[in-house]
Amino acid sequence: MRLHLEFRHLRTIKAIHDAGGLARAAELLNITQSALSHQVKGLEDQAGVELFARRTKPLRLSAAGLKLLRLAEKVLPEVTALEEDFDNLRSGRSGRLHIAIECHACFDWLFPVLDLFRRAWPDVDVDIRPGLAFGALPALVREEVDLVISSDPEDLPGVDFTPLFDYAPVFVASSQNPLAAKPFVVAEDFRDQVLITYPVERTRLDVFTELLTPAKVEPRSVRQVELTAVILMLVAANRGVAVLPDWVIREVKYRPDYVIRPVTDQGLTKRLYAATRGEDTARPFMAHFLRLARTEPVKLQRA
Amino acid sequence: MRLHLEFRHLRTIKAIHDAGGLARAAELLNITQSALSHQVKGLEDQAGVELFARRTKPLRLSAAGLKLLRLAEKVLPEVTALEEDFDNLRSGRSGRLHIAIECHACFDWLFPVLDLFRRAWPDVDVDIRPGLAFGALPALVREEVDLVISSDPEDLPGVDFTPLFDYAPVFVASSQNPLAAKPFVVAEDFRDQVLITYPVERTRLDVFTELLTPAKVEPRSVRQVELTAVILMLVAANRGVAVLPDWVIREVKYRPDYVIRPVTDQGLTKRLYAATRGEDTARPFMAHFLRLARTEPVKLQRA
DNA sequence: TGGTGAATGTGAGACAAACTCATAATTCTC
DNA sequence: GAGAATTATGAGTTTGTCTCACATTCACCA
Repeated sequence: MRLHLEFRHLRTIKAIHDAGGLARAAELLNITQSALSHQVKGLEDQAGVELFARRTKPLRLSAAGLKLLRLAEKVLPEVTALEEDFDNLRSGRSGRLHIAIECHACFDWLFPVLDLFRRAWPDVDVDIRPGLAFGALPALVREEVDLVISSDPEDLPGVDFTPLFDYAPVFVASSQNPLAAKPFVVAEDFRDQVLITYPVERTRLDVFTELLTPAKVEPRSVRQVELTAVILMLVAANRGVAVLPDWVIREVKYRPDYVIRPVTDQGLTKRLYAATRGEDTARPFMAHFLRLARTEPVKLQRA
Repeated sequence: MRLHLEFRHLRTIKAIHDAGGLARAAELLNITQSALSHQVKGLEDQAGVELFARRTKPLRLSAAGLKLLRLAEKVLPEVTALEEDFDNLRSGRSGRLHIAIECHACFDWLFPVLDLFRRAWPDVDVDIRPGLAFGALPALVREEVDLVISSDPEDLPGVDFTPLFDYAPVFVASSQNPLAAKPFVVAEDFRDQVLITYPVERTRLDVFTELLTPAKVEPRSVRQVELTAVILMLVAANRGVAVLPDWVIREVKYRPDYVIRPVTDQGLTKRLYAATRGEDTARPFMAHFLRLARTEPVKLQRA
């Protein structure tokens, strides 16, 4: 016969041990002493080992019973912890905020925002999930992530796109670069340049989607670099030019090695969105995060 | 509503995750898909949080569900381990052998015996429990220990006393001591002596129970020393005399500093017993231990 | 976009497990 | 050894879980 252990049994074992007897344990558990007796008997039948010292009158655990007790004392607190966890979830104190970012440069403003957020919601499980930047929205629907930063809102049922803030992709070059003389740059200007970008596909780079691809212009070469700081270093050394969101540039805006120019005479403007599942959008911690992500990057940019 | 979690639910969660869907999970668990659906519904009602991503068709775990899964993957193996443990208990491979010793000097032969035993029964939980030497037999009945070494068999229901071996409490003194001249010692001889004993009550010391108390003789003084080696050292230095079981003396029997004399002209003979609960006595590992404890000390003594 | 098949949800009834009540059988204590 | 306390047992009721049959929903593909 197979042991069919249940939490009830663990609670029983613990109660009998704590109460030091079956009758008292029954009170603890709010059931009759008879029920406990039956239960204990059934459990022993299934376990096939004596769980109690039956010789003594106030029922005591045997060696095997003590093993069960040890299991109970390890496992039951974990269940209680989980219940509290669920309570927090229900009350909105806790939750999961796993973020997928499609825009590679978003780390720059996202970290400060998350810092603020975690201070306000210490029980929310915050994480940034790189690597699924490609299928981020399906992952959102499948509940693998809870928020996607994107600049391309789609009309997906059950998914809300909340506008965060506008930004301008701007041209950055060394002050030594000939293009530094121009008031703004256009697609043709890139034909002779080494373009430095993040190592992601072109469809996710503003400089291609908004400028080069429509104009069918190919830069002299494209060099992929992971870190913003390194890109700027290379640009300063006039090893290439880049187009970066304006918020990235704020720290270096007044350094003489760089020049910053609008892209096209109008300049480009793009809007970032946060995609969330409809049922999550209004949850307190999510609303708070959205508010922070709408306001804080703007403040940072002005600082 | 209170969360009424059961192992069944943990198994369900794990199966749904492993099988990647409710229907397949039902097969794993050998119940109908309908039953699983009901079960999952009930669980979610009680938990008060969404455990599954219901938007997608092959049912998937939500963030909260993943927490349950983590609990399941932590807890279920422990239950399996316990079941194996019980299997071993049933089959007699494992068990508990916690030994209480009433005779303080028994360590000397017990350790070698336990060494042999543990090699034969690696899964048996062996321990020596000092400190409850006083109420050892009640502790045996209460299943706090499983074997008691004693030289005083009592007629307790449910408790077997298995004879182990006979020993002789012998008198040990420095060869400088005047008593070394006598062929044997009697109670009166102790009146002028410093008696060195183990630090236990007199009712558990052969020299008192068998000799001094009946004769109403009080030694000049009694000094209590923990370790056999120290007792012998003090005896060798003629700081006192002692009465020890003969097996203790074997290592020093032929050293010229000591003399060993019988107690009374007849010599004393005592018998050691192992007390076990009746239902344990015949269990294979217990029988093996009893056999070892009957034969090995004798071999040691002769060595 | 509408149809088709796969997957999940629902309701009623069957069944088993667990509980209660009443009472018997122990064992403890004095 | 009597009385009190504790545990065991049996019958009957309740509760919960499962199955069966079918409704519903969703995903996928033409």
